[in-house]
Amino acid sequence: MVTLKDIARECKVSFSTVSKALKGSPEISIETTEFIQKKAHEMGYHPNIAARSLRTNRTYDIGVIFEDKTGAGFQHQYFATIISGIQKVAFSKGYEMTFVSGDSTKNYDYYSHALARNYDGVAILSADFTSSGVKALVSSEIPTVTLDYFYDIDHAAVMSDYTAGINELLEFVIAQGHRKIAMIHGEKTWVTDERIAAFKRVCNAHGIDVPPEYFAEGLYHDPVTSSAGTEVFLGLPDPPTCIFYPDDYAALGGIRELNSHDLRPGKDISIVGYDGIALTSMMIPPLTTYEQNGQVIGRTIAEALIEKIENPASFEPKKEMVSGRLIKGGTVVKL
Amino acid sequence: MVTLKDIARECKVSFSTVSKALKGSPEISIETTEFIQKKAHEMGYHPNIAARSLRTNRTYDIGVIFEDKTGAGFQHQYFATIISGIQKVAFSKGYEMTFVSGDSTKNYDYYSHALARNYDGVAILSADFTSSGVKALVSSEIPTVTLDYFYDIDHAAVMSDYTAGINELLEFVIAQGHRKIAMIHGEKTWVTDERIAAFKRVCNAHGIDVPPEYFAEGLYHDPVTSSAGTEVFLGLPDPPTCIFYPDDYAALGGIRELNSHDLRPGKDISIVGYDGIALTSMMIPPLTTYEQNGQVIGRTIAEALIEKIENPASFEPKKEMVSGRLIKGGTVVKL
DNA sequence: TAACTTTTCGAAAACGTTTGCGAAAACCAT
DNA sequence: ATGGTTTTCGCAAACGTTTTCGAAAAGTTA
Repeated sequence: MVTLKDIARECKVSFSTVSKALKGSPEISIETTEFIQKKAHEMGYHPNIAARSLRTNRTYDIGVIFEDKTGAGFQHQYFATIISGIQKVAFSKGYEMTFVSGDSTKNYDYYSHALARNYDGVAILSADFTSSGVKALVSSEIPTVTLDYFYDIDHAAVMSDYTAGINELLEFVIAQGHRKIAMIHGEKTWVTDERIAAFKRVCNAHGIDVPPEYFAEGLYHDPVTSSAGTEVFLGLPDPPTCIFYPDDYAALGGIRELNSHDLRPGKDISIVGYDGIALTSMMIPPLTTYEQNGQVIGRTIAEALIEKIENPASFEPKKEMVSGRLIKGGTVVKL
Repeated sequence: MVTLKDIARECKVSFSTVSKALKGSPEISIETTEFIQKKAHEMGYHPNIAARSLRTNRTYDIGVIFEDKTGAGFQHQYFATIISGIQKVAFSKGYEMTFVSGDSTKNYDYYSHALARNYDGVAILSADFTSSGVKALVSSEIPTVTLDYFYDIDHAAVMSDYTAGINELLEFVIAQGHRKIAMIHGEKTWVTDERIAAFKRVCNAHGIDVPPEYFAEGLYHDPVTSSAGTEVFLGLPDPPTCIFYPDDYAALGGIRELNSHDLRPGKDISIVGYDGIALTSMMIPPLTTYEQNGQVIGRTIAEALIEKIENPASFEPKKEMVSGRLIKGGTVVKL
């Protein structure tokens, strides 16, 4: 481990001079600066981050909170691409990304954790937003950006535009002549409520009255509950002609159930998913869905966060919506 | 930010006493220890990791190198589950996980990076293993564990048991009566060569001679090249009855191509994939494939790494094989 | 009570960096 | 040459820990 002192000895200057030279301080003459930089590079110098962090209270490290409720880890493409997006812009701006390992069962004290680890900022992707630990962190002086949730306090958030997604899908389905449209939604959360509301709004705008039995609750990303919901719909005296699933994984569970009833999506019945994961585009026929742009969401989060870190004064906390696009696929039949 | 000094003042002892008390040093009497610990907890003390790291050269932080060659990020389920597995055991043992953001195009100096960041150890999942930067890191005194690759030096590695996978799949296919079996493999790497060799070995053991035109090169996780390879096979004067794909994503590309030729996998032709990603199990029929257990691989990596970190003396570097299991699915027809 | 051992704590150095400030050196104009 | 600027650099403190070592206090034995 080569330190400032080593370089100082080699260059016959004081180590504080080296420190300044390495970051191009105007205090140091141009010749010495160049000489020192060259030498430092030769010697393979890299600053000790811990020491710098201790002194400056900066770590160039951004924390990512991702509570893994389902146990499915990072394998959901939605989160995986978001994380990938964050990492890319973080790296390009000289930051690292570390996963904050919380324990969602214990109302984890993320604030103290972030304080101790000295993250320059933290992105909160998935967490128990009702927990005091998370709220304390967001309310604190530590820069944070949340995904798909915001509090009554003024802070930055980026939101996937669920309303736009539901709108586009539903308008498309209705344009194909459907009037009997059912919805399986995920567990009740803020976002779920938004989506249900958007669903009803569009239907009403087209004079479609959705009976309560056309709604079923499942879990996000869970083929089992969506399969169950599908079965319930099929048993109705007046079954729907089109089923909305909360996401593409759930849609796959639905497809399974439909197949066991000898119903082929895109021919005998219509379905739509949500998310636009890679694999459903390879189905025959491809799933009609709404592609969320995780990369863009991730980049947006990271950019907002770093902006907040580096320009706290001029930073304006705002809610940014990022929209996706309709994938028409082939699972909605024209009536 | 409450520090040792704050607690010391509050308890009317020196801050070094606080430090010792907090980690239960026998130097401090039991009463003072308890008093201080209680007080510290009340005041919401969390140690400053940077300061500790500077002093002890420990960070409780493990780096993960994951060069994103394909631009597909973490979205491949194989890596996603591995990362998830690493994170789980890291957290349970008090470590954090941070992504080492390297730039694979520049022969990145991972060693210096790791030195500066002071990782306690680093897991190398995906990297240009031929680069000097990676090799320097592995050769260094910093604990490392590699995935699916090892050098001629003595170090720890965890390997997915590709040979066993190919064996099981192929034995199954041959048992179904197939003799004309073609293989699309990924880009040439160490692992690819292993897999091809295993493929030939099993075939030979059954007296099957695989003609050279039964091999086609594609890219891992790429449906486009596998689709192209499939088309070539179908155009052969004596086309194969079964096609091996390098992974499940590639298999999906193949399925597409087969469908456009009106060939249904599991009826008119046989195919097998590799990886066992969630979605192919939902296909109708489910893909015959070999499920790699990413969770177990991840856990194995993390456990080996932490063992190496905490017991460097007794640690024995070894190559650990973790095998998966055959998923019979329904895409191989009995001849 | 004197001397000796053990327990309990505090002083201080060290980790590698950043940075304010003062001092020396160089330059400039008279 | 003198005085006054300006440039260039070094000194030293500080960040919050851990840990060695020595000193004081307490306990023990004769």
